[in-house]
Amino acid sequence: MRSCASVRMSPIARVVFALVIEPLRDGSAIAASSPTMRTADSSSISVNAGRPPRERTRGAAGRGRVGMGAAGRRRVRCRCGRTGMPPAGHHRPLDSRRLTTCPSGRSRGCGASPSACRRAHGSFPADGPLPTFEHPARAPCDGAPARRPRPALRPMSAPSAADPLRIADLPSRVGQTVTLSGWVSHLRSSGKIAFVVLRDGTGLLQCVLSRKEVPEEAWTAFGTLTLETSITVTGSVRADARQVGGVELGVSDLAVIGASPLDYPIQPKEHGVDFLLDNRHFWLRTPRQVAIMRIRHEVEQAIHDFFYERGFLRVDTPILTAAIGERSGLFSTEYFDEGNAYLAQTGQLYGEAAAAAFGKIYTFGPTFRAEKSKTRRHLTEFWMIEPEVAFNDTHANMRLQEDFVSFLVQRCVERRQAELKELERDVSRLEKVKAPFPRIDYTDAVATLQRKGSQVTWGEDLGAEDEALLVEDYETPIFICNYPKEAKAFYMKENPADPRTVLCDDMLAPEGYGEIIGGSQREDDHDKLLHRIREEGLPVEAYSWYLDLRKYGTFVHAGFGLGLERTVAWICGTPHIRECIAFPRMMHRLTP
RNA sequence: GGCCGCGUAGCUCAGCUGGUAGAGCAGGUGACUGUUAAUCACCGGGUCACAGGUUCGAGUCCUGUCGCGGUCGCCA
Repeated sequence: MRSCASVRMSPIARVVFALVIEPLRDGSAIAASSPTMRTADSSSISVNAGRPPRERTRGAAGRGRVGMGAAGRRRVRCRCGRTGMPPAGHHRPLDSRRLTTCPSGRSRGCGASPSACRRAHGSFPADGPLPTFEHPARAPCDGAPARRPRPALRPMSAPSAADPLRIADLPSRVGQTVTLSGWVSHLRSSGKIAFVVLRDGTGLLQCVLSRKEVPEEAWTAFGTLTLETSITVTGSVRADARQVGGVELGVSDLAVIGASPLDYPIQPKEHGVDFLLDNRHFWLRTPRQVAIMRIRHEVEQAIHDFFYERGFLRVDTPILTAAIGERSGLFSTEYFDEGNAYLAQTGQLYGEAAAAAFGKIYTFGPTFRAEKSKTRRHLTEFWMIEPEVAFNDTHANMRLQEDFVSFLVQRCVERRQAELKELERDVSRLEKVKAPFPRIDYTDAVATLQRKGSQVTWGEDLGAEDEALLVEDYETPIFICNYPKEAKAFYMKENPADPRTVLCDDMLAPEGYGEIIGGSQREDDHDKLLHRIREEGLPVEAYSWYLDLRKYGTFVHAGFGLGLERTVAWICGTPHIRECIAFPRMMHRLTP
């Protein structure tokens, strides 16, 4: 496989490269330690399912606590010095109601009704035997030296005067009497004993009321409870091995804060995705959604930590812009006497200006695309992270990308075991995501695809099917680099080794999640850039300031854009990125 | 925008070659002192998206409209 073409540099550029870029490379190693042991039981979720799995809302305390960090099993130390979770025994059989495989090979059935599925494939998932999974073998120890251990995490919700007690704090309070508030997530009653499962955003807590032991008012208050009533409970924390968190609350008093009518839309049962999105403001309260949002939060924090530790400056670029950027659809709005303003499709061009001011920068903000895209990989409003580095060439750019993505994934593996388990993510797939990632030249990719039977010809952009064909041979993300000029944006630098192509890369995530990064070295030659702008039929005036960056002290530079929701969807194993943002904006969805 | 599919109870869905509507869950009432989507018994619940057409008769067949989903393209 041919590697990506190298850049031809002037003598001055070579000096700059040696003085500035090489030292940067050394500093860009990942600081995170990486557990190499396998984790507790998990099962894969097919992203190729014809229909996304139905959300099941689970209110019972028997399910995993959310927001507790890696809880439960003791971490062990390997002889190589790394720490991790001990390997589990066998996975439990998959519950037929939760994940089944239709004979067509698609998860959760072929998407057809049971009778139609039986007609088409001979049987329906519930007919077949339940699959069981052996736990994968322990990863071999490579004898690598121990990394510097990461400092211990502060508890997620350390109690303080300003912060009321939360469910996540209770394991350390066994034997104490506590008062805390939350929402009713589930109710059960057996005449003289009653169970209320309380939810407060940090976890679930089973509260037990014995008729003999609680005041009459509290027992009466229990009778009025409905799903999502907000309540305050007082009781004694006691250890109970049957609860996942290890504790339950023996209630001595209970008071209603705010009632919730009986027609609360989300019930502890299956719902369709469309219904759930109509009720997104309530759907967010459910354990699976809480887990996804906590992982998104972890990824966002990891992004800031990664760049902060490497001396990048965060630059917030404008959301209202003149028409500038990429070719795809724009949302427009009136802008005083200036005509139309457009919602930003990228902060990159501003990022390039900032890179000349600060050296290493990144942007983190919402991005708007008005294309009528209706796929599980697209949103009309999504969040993008766009680093831009002065004096980085395309190779340094890709090294930054693979270090960055490895850091984000390993950070989640390290700190979000509980959430990944709630999502039933196959963590062993994520553990393999470590730099370096394979680099495949576009021209080689086309040859490989043609060998695999694709109809693609040199010069075309690769389709989603082609990308899937390329990714199937790898367990880490891969780079496809140096696409034909015509397939890519005007600002990408011409490849000196093959002027038909540009110095760029797409990073494709494994497991069919597709493109999560698009990056390139930028055209730094004023005349070539001007020529490309004219060639694309773009208004030269609008780009005058952008051209100025090449006129006054032009510089080798490169950057990329990472799609936050696509990255989170891949890490979480969700079939659709709409679950990975609190309030998704799609072609047919503007509310809630 | 192209192609494919869906629209039946509050929710998730059955309803086969046309014969006037079904289940589970949710809700109501009752039973039950350890439940984990608790269980059991009984009860209420429908303009089959909308408009035409074919037919003795349409949830079912045909046409159109509307809404939605999947996929492709665009891209992150």
